[in-house]
Amino acid sequence: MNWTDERVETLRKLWAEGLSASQIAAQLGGVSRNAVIGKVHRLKLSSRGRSTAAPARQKKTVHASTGVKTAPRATTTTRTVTTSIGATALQTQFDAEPVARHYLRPVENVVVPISRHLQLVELNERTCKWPNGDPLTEEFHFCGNDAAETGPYCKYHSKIAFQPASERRRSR
DNA sequence: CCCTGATTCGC
DNA sequence: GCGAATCAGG
Repeated sequence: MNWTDERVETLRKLWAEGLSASQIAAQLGGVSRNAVIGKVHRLKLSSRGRSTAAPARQKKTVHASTGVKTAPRATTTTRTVTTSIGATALQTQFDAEPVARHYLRPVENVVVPISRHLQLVELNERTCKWPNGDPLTEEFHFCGNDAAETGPYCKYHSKIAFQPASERRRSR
């Protein structure tokens, strides 16, 4: 994946909104959080409010791998996802499902985040099965937009749901 | 352990 | 310029 103008634009926006590098990487797809951070630095838009401030670091001469490779993990856990709404940062726990991210701020360079408010029984082979709302409440519904050739989700939600294996966190 | 951003440096 | 490896911290 290369940094197209649009991707950089999205990066800038999401970073400005306070999303973490890993979350931005997930949204963009095809890049690691390191790539995002590296890009952020190159764009000189590092600081963003306060997080892990900069206690002027200077150390090391990297490279000294005598360490033993850690075995791949096989744990299914819950992930903490932070979403910023205006100035309020919300923290929500998600199960590590293939679909675990629902951002209230849609990616602007993708189409229609307008759902058709379908109930579960109204779904068929061509409707986007992206869930909206809390399954325990009445507001819960599915996106329902056409998903004929884009899999279980519409084009918009597919972009969010399906990430390249490269970025996919070792969640299982 | 999980995560975060920051930095370095080989490519 | 890019991003993996690494560091430092929560």
